[in-house]
Amino acid sequence: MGYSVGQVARLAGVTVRTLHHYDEVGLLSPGQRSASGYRRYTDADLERLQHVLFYRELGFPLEEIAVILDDPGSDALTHLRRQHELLNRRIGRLQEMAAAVERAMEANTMGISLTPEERFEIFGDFRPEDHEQEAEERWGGTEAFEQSRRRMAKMTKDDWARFTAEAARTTEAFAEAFTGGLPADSERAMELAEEHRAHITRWCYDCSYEIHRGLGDMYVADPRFTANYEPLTAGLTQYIRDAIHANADRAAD
Amino acid sequence: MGYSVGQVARLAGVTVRTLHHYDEVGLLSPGQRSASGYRRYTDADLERLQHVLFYRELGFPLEEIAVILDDPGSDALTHLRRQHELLNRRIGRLQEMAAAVERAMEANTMGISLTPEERFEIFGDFRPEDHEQEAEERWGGTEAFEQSRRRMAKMTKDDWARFTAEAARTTEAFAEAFTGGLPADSERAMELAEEHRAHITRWCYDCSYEIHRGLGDMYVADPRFTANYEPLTAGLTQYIRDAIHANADRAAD
DNA sequence: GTGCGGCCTGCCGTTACGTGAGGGTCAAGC
DNA sequence: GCTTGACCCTCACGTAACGGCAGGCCGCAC
Repeated sequence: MGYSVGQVARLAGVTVRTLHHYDEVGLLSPGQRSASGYRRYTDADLERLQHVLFYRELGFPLEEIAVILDDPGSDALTHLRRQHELLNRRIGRLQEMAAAVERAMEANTMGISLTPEERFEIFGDFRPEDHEQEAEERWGGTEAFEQSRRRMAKMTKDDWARFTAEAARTTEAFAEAFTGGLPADSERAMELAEEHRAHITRWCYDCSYEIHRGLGDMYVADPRFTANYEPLTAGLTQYIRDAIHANADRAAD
Repeated sequence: MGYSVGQVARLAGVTVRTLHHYDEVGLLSPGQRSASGYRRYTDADLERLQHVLFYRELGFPLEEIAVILDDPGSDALTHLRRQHELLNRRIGRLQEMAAAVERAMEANTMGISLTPEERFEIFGDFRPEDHEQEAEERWGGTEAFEQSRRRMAKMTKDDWARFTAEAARTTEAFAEAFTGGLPADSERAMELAEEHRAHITRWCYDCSYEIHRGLGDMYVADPRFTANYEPLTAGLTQYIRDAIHANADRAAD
């Protein structure tokens, strides 16, 4: 009964050493040992290994994988769903990179050399530094920027996580309203715009209605932002901009 | 002129230490040094860094990257083309993994546990050798599963997409009927149950009314399955189960 | 002229294993 | 009953690609 290290290694396409390592660090210990000390892996062990390899493939550190898998609140199906979503996100990222490479090829054949910023856009994770620098260029050391910089400097990693999560929720709500057919000057859309403004005020700087208008305009003008929203729902950026303006108009009365 | 380590690091989204390391191992040495020994990166260095980061992202070891980039036979355009192809291959692989996860999810919701081989098919090399034999050893008796397995083995990626899409549509229709107040033994609900049965027969195995009853019961009994439907609409699982039973009752007459 | 941020060079730490060394285990074959 | 070869065990050191800190120069702004 059960599988030996070698068998498991062949099945899963990993080395025996890897399995030994997972045993050492407590990530995957075989269900049993034979009388002579041989590792014996059960079917449940195989299932766990499958998940381990999956998360590993997606770049998770082993320690984190252990935490994820040992979470009593999530079963096999939860993991499969999470894995599916992670895969889709990853695919989207690679497709963006492919598009960026196509752009670079085009630029290259036309003899245009990219600006330093354009060069590394490809690896577009959300980098606060980038925004900071750009913000300074655009608003040249205004009061708002100073406030933003001071606050953001104090933020911990957890703060950033909460910040981005909150932003993502608002964006999704916008997308829902948009696909749901609510006009940009509807109550709901303006409510979301207000929420967005509050979000910025809370985390970054005092965002007046006028500044907010400027932000909205920037969203549609800056391809880096549109690249963020448009893949989800075409036209969403414009919709958000319009909602922001409608909300500002209302407040002006 | 030129960029300092810090500037390059911010631009490219890497740490200063990483640039130091690339300098140490000779992968990317700055074109110049200032009189005081400061690293000064040129535009050409930035271009090289871009390629380095690209290949790194795709999992190439640094040493290999150096070989690739120092190959005199390939210019920037060659690299871009190669990168594009690598990306596409990578995307294809992830899509296969996503399809495999979908398969695992379906197996899971149907209460089927995968064979060891199926478990790790996801990660690349598929070895068809003694596949048939083991499956028979483990599941030889159950006619329905054999049929299901044979059919699913033949399904393409697109088939899986259609399959899950179809399943999702039926579920949504159930949710609509439920929230619309239609009783579980209404014409509409039973019609949907019949559609569900046809769906399974078409894609998986001959689903008799009795088997269908069993499935319905399993849906409510298995928390992993309810976890799938309940968040959308509370009580939906029970509703589906009741509709399936009502439909089976009607057919028995 | 003295901070203060940025840069330098070591140098040790870490993750996820690779790669033997030295030595038991087990089914097969002579 | 004994060997043989494939497989298993536990140390234990090696490696890649950095992370992070110490101790010490720059450089310019106040």
